[in-house]
Amino acid sequence: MTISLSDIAARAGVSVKTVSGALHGGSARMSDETRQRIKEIAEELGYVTNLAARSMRQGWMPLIGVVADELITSPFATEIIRGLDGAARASDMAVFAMTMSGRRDVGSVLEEVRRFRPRAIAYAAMYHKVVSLPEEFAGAVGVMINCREANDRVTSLVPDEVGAAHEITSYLIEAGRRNIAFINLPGLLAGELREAGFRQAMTEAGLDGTGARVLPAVRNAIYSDRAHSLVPSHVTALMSGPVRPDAILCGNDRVAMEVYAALRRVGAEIPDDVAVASFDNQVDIASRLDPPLTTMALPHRAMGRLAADILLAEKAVPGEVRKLPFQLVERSSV
Amino acid sequence: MTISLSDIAARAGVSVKTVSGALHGGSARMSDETRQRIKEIAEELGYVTNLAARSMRQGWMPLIGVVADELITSPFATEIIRGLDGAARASDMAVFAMTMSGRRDVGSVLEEVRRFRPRAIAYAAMYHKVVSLPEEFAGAVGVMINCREANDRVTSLVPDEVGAAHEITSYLIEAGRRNIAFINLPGLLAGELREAGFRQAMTEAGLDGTGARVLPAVRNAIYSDRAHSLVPSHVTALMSGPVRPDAILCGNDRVAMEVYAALRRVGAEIPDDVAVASFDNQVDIASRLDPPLTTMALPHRAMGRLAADILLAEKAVPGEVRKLPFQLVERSSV
DNA sequence: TAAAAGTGAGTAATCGTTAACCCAAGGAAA
DNA sequence: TTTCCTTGGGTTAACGATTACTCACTTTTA
Repeated sequence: MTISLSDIAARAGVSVKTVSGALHGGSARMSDETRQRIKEIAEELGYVTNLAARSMRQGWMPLIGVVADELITSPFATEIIRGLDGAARASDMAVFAMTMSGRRDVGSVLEEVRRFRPRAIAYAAMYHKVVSLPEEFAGAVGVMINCREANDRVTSLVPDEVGAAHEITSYLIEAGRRNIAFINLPGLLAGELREAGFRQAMTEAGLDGTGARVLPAVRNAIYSDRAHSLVPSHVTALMSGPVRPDAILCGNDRVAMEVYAALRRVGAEIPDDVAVASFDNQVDIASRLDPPLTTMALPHRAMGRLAADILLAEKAVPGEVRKLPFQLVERSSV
Repeated sequence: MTISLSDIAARAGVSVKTVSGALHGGSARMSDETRQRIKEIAEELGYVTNLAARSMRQGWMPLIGVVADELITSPFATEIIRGLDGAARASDMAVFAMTMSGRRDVGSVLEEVRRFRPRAIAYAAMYHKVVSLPEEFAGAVGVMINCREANDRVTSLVPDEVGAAHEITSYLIEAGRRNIAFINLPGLLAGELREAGFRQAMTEAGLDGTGARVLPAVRNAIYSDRAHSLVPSHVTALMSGPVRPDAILCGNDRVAMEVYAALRRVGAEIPDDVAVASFDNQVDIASRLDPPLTTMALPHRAMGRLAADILLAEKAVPGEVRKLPFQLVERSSV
């Protein structure tokens, strides 16, 4: 039922290869008139290229396969995909994502993706982590996005957590804040690195006394529900303690959201009494808080874009780890 | 470089067709021993089926193509995809999504998807709306998700906005609330329908006096930034007016977030003074507000699942419009 | 004891596209 | 005039998996 090149060839009275050359081969030798006539017939018949057939010769489909490690719920995930998609489209490629929902292992998802013969494959994590890829699959994956391969067998793109924490902390310090508390997310790689950046910036500014405190937002590394949140009690304790903070840095925007509520409860004004800053830039939240939240935006889009560039240029260097900078989004909470 | 059936055939000393039958054709006649031996060799060689090659005979790739009308930013979009994916996977199909980012028209995106020869195509909208599909493409699309086709040429799956508004309003009334204000999103189909459901429930309860008010959250149909929000002033006016509401129904969770802040500003307690309820169940926001927000969850997952079922069973009825129920998520804001 | 039925597997055609090769006609250079 | 190159286009063979058809051999049935 679908139209093929031979249908067009029959109608135009030429061979199939001439049609193929006219429609796809930019440099195929033929008269402009022939080419034009063929194009018109193709249009008229509603011809749509069959990429599966083309891929038989080419050896691959014009696809970038993406294996996503978890259920894609956050808007971050879609930012990665958008970055990939934008760069891929420039090379007439499409992005084909598959998540390892449930108990499925990397191997089976990878095979599922490979059945479609994508040109290249990326592995994307939903939050910054270290991933151990089984030996036999390390070769199939070209780039790790938002994660590092445990044995450095694959090129990895990760956010520069240390740098971001350093930058936002310095920003608070430059704004005149001295007693900065950091309510961090415990048990996460991002949290550890951000703590390092925070401490480094505080030390450099000579502020590593009692004013610099790092507190966990939750007890047990899982930040699922506000039921287990330690944020309200931390804020209450901080504000009634001997050294009241003049700034609170938050592990992410959702923590910041709770900090806002807790500060309001104790009657503190943002940013006059306490400045609040955070990480992520989850736009729905950050721009809609009152006052709007100053936060470090994760470079998800940039990671996606760079991943596509690397994959399509085939210039991946196994083991290389590239750290991409966050972007400071200044609103009015500082 | 990649392994094909003939490589396995050569190694096993049988024909290609025998290998094909052993690996894929469940009912092909051959001895169990031969079948087992072939499977082992395939495993050993790391054989991965080439779906493009198979599709040459089958006529289609095991894909459900999805044309998404806008940039996929909301978590809602991924819920639709997850619904589709779950149902598709049961039939060994994958979901292939493509967004019409930027100025590209439906036709070109549709063609881009069709080049991959998907088994079926769905069109998904990011918010409930009416979409006019050009005549020549109406036949290519099997199901409209979260939108209606203007000329009813395609099966459409949409959320039951009227029913949801009726349900949440009745829920507030049953909770003893009488003066319910509705801060709605203007200029949206969802808003119009929800207003109808709201008014209907209020009328049925005999509460259509001055207590029932519908106010717009923003002036001009675009709800992008809190800068243009009318919510704070509405809440202030409501709370200082002659008929103070004992409940505020919000157009969505982000509006509710602003209502929370505004209520706190005027010293009103939730839910003691004013109950707050909303639509969407944007989990990050709704579960993390203080107190957690009672809201009507959109049936995105269900729409995705049903879409896949309809497409794969080929039981789409052009023009049929199916309304799917929201789900009431009870938290503690009522 | 044939003939029929069943079993296990091979042959070859096919899907739509591309690419390596071939060919004929006409013009330019020797 | 002969040779060579360019132009415009045709032939044919892949690519990998599936499937209708065939065939040889064995087992059952009349």
